[in-house]
Amino acid sequence: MAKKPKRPTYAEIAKLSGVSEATVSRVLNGDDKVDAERIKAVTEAVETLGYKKNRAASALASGRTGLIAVVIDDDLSVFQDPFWGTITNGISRVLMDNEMQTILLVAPLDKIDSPVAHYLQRGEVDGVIFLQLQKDSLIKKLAKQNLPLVVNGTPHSSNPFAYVDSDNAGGAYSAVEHFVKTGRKNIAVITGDLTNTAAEQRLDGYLAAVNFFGSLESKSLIAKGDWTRDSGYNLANKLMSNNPKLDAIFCSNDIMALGAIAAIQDAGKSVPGDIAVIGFDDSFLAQNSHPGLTSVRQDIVGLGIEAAKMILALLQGEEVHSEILSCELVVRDTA
Amino acid sequence: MAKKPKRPTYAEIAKLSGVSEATVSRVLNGDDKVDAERIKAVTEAVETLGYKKNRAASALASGRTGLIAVVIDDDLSVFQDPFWGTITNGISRVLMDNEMQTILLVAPLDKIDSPVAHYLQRGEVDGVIFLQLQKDSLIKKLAKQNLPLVVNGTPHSSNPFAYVDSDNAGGAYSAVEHFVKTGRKNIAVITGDLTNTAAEQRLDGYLAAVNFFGSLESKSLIAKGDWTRDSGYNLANKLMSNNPKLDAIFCSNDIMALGAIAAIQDAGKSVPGDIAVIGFDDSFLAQNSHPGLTSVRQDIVGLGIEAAKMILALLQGEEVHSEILSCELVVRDTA
DNA sequence: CTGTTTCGTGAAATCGCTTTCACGAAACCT
DNA sequence: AGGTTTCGTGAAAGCGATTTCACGAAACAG
Repeated sequence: MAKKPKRPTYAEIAKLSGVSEATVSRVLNGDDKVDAERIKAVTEAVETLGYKKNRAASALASGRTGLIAVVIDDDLSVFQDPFWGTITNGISRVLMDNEMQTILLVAPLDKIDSPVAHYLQRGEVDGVIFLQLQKDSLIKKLAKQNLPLVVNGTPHSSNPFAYVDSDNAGGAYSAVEHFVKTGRKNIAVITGDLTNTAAEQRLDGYLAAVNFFGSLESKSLIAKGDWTRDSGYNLANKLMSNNPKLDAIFCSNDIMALGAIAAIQDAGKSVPGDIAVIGFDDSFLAQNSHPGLTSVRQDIVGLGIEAAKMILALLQGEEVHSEILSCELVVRDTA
Repeated sequence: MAKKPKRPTYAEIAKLSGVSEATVSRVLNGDDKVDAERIKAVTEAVETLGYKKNRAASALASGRTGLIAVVIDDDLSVFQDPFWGTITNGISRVLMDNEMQTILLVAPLDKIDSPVAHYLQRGEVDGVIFLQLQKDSLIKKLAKQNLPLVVNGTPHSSNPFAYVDSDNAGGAYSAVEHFVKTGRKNIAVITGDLTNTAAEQRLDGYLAAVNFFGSLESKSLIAKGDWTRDSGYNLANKLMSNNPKLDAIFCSNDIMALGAIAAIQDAGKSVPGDIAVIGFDDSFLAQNSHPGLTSVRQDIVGLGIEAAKMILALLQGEEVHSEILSCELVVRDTA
C-alpha cells in the first residue's frame, strides 16, 4: 500500500530548468508561445527526472480526466462473443498511445437513468465509445450534453453522432459475387435478425449483387433468420425444399452458416459440391470448422482503432465523419 | 466540451448539514467515530443534493486512484479468444459495484520496462489483475513494491502472490470418470502445450483418474499437443494407429477435440460410437459443433468475480488466499 | 519619438477532497 | 477531586497540476 518513491513534480522541473511552474505546464501541454530555449530546458529536465504527469492532479485542475469509457451493453451475448474483446483491444491501443485510459463499463443500458448513465453524465470521462448499441435514447441525451461520443455499428435513425461500422453491404455483395463467378445460379440468403442494422445491410448487399448479376429467380430465396444455429439449420432445409435447384446460400453470420451446412449434409447433399455456403464474420468458428467455412471478414481491430481516433479528434474539437471499413472475403472450402 | 451544470461539493453539503467539511469527508469515507446525528444529517444532505464524489480530487488528496488495471498480454491469442472478454466482464461488475473503475491495458509484457510496466509502477492504479500471465519477472517486481495484485491462472513457481484458477485437474478427472462410467476402456489424452500450467494440470487430472480407475494400459495413450486443431487431428490419427482398441479421447481444449473428431471420422470411425471425445472449455466452438461436443466448462465469469474480490480484499489490507473454482462437465453428443 | 499592441512570463489562485493537528468535552483512572 | 486518556470535531494545510491575471519588454503604429 505504501508507495515510498516520491515522484517528481512541477516544482522540481521548474527549479532544474530555471523557469516557472506555469511555463512548465505550458511546455508540457504543447502551448506554442514559449521561448525555444525554455522549451528545451524543460524538456531536458523532464527527461532527466523521468517525470510523468500525475493524472489526478491534472484532472482536478483541468477538468479533463483523460478517460474514455467503452460501454458494452451486457444484455447482449457478451459472453462468449469475441467481437467486443477484439474491438476493445483496438481502442485501447490507440488511446494508450495518446496517453488516455480506456475504462470499461459493462452494464445494461436499457434504462436512461441506470448507474452507468449517471456516471457518464457526471463528466467522469472525456468521451464515450458505445459498442453494440441498442437504444438511442441515452446516447441522444449524452450527445446533447456535448459529451464526445462514437458509436460502433450503424444507428437506426439519422443521428447527429459519428459512428464506425463495417461495410456489411459490401461484404455481402462480394460473397454473392464469388458465388456468381464460381458458376452458382440459385443463390439464397439467410438473414440475421432484421431489426439489427447490420443484418439489414447484409441483406441489402445480397439484393444489390443479385440484382446486378441478374440471377434472382425467386423471392423464396430470402429466408429471415435470427443469428442462431438453429435458424440456419431450419431455414436451409426450408430453402432446399422450396428450391430444388438451390446451389448457394449466403448466411449473415458464421453460426447460421454452420447450421445450414449441417442441414445440407443431413439432407444427403454435399458442400460445396451441391450447395456452396458463405458465412459472415470469419469468426473462430469459421476458422476451425471442417470443412473450412468461406466467410466475410470484418476488420474488427480496425473498427476499434477508428473509433478511438474519432474520439480523439472530437476531443480536439475537430469535425469527424463516420467511417465504413471494408470487408474481405476469406475463401476456404465451402464456396 | 462545456459541462455547465456545476456539481455540488463538500462545501454545500457542509453548509446544508451544519457540519464541517472534515466531517463530511469522514462520513463519506465510512469513518465510524462520528456522531450518529451528524451522519444522518450528512447522509440526507448528500441525498438531496444528489452528490457524487469527484474522483480526481479524491485521488489527488488521498493518493488512491480508485482504478484497478486489468492487464492482458497481447502476445497471446487475444484476438478471437472470448476468454478474456468474459473474465473482464466478471471483474468489471464487481469493481463497479464497489465504486472502482476497471482500466484496460493491452500490451506485450515481455520487457520488464515496457510502457505498461512503468505505468503500473508509477502508482496510477490501486491494484492490478493479470490475465494470461507469461513471465513472472514483472509481477515479482510489482509485488515487491506492495502493489496489490492478483493473477489469473496458476503461476509456475510458488510465488508470494494470490491467484485464481479453474480446477483444471478436477475437470479432467471428471471427463475421464465419465468415460469410465459409460464403459470406455482405452482412454487417451491429447494435452495442450505442457509449458503451460493449465495444460499440465489437465494432464495430471487425467493421470489421476486413469490410475484411480485402473485402466491405463499403455503409455502410448498420452499424446502431447499444442492446443491447435491440427495437433488434435494428427495426434488422434497417431493414437488410433498405435492403439487399435482406443475408444475414448480426452482433449485439453475444444479445438483439438474438433480436430480429433475430424480425424476419427476421416478414418471411417464414428463418434461417439467407436470413439468418444471430450473437450475442455465448453467454448462457443463446443456449443455450436455438430455433433455437440461434450466438454468441461470453466466458470470464467466466476474467475473474474473472484479476482476482483481478492483485489478489493487486498486493498483492505486483508489476507487473501488463492481460489480454485470447480469445473463442470457438460455432456452433449460426443461422449 | 511617443503611444498602443502584442507577447512571453511568473505569481498566485484554484480545482475538490483528505488528513493532520489542536482543542474542548467527556470519560477514565488512582 | 485532580489528573490523565479518550473522543469527536473543525480549522487549515496540503495533494500536483492548470489557468487567470498582470506586468515588463518588445514590436508596432502614427
